[in-house]
Amino acid sequence: MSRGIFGEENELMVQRRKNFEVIRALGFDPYPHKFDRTHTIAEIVRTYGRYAGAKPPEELERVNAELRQVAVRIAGRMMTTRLMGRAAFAHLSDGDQRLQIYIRSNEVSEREWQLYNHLDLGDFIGVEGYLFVTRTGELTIHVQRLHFLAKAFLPLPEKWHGLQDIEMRYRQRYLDLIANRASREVFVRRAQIIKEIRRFFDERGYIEVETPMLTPLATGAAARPFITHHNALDIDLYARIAPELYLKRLIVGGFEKVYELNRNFRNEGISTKHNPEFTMLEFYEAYSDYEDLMELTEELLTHLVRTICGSLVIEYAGNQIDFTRPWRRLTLKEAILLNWPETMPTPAPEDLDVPERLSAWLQAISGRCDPRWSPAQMLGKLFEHVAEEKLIQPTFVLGYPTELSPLAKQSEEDPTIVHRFELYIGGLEIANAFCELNDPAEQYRRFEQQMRLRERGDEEAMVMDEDFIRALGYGMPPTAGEGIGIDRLVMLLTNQRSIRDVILFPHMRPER
RNA sequence: GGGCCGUUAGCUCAGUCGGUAGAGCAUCGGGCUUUUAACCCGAGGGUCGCAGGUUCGAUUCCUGCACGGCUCACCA
Repeated sequence: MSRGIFGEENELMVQRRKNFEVIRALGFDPYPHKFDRTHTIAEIVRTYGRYAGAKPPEELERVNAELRQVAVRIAGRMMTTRLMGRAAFAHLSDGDQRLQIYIRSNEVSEREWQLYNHLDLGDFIGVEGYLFVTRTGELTIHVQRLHFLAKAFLPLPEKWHGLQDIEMRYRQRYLDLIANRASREVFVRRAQIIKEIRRFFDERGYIEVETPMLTPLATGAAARPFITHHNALDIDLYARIAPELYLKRLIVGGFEKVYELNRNFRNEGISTKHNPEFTMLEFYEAYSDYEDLMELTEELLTHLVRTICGSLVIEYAGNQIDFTRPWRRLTLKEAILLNWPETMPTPAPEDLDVPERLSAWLQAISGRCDPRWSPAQMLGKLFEHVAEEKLIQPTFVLGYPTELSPLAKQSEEDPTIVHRFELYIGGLEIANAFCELNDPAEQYRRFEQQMRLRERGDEEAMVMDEDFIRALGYGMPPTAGEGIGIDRLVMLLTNQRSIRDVILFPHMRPER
């Protein structure tokens, strides 16, 4: 072993470097600038894949007479090779699909044959030749010219088992993508989901906007922010925790339907459901209420599930989830009572209004109850511990306490609760929506109440945003708004248990 | 941050009731012009995560640390 630019070099790497020098000595440009292709490998598979399949000799002869006319020039990474003396088979990958090539020493130049013999798995090559189907029925390119395109100095993961090491899959996602097709498919599907979401809102007259990621105040959600510093202005800035208050300013400004699909940042724990930066869809619609958003959410998600998964029933974490509308609606209290632990007697509904009982249950169920928590906070915690993970089928949860919803409009009948819902699917919180509070005086009082919580030590309580109050002062029409956690939605639609499996480069502690 | 579990060849994994380790793929040499986890013959490759401790002897037992996974707490 010796030190090199890749760290410790083992014999495999030394051998690859030797091969590279041989290829260079053969006169091949070690790093050519471009390679013109007639097809991608995926295009060849799509166009000519129907010729594949084992056939009787005379039919094979006929098919190959036809295919021989198809001259192709393709490129890819060499994934496997089977050298048999003076001929060889290999598989090339364009990332999406694989295609076999067949090369014979007497049908290429000696220099090209030498090149082939000094290639390593992982190298990029280009080939020119014609199509044929082998005796075993595999569509293959019969190579006439071979080109060297780029070197893989480091050995690839094993061809059969792929890359299993979870840490390496996250840290070196490029290796995961090369070795594990399933991983690639998750991210292709993620891109489809995001594209469909944009199409869905664009078609309904929404406009997509971009609001600041670096903000002077971290508002719009209850979370701790990342702090940075702007040198020229000499001010601290916060990575946004939510775009909410900016989007409502745009409603004030006369954009009646807006959405933003982008990253939020929260300086909190990492788990299978949390990444410090995560993708959030937020959308706001003037003159609508949260009932309309429940309709819209059902429409959006059933459209996505049908388009992406091909069925309204999908499997997630061992459960069948049925998206057939309409979805169940429960109040927060109903959700708690319906999912009450079997080991404890179910309380009467009015018991959930008794603070002493709430704290006793919370202590018993979660093992922790902070005396500073208000009854509303305790109710929220109780829901999280008792009900959340059991809400497998799509469920709208309603009846949230006003105190837990400082930006939402109160119910006309009961000002202690707000017109808000959260959507739970597969035990995951997917969406949060409400009628937007547009009374500046009430909003001011809510901010004041949040600041009192903050003074009591609640670091996640919201801060006062005076410009937002001023914006509301110019008048905001009745509006409903919603946020949807895209990473979790992608988890659901790709059947992944960990948010890290749907984020290309999840955050990790640095290697040492 | 707490608890539990993991870290052995480039990769995927065995294994050692404490006596310094094996397989498959990959690599190297030889054979092979329709193979496909190609095949046949031969070979090399490891400070068993790091640092201490116990021991005649530690990859194995103990402690600490690092990184990761699950989980609890915080949160979406």
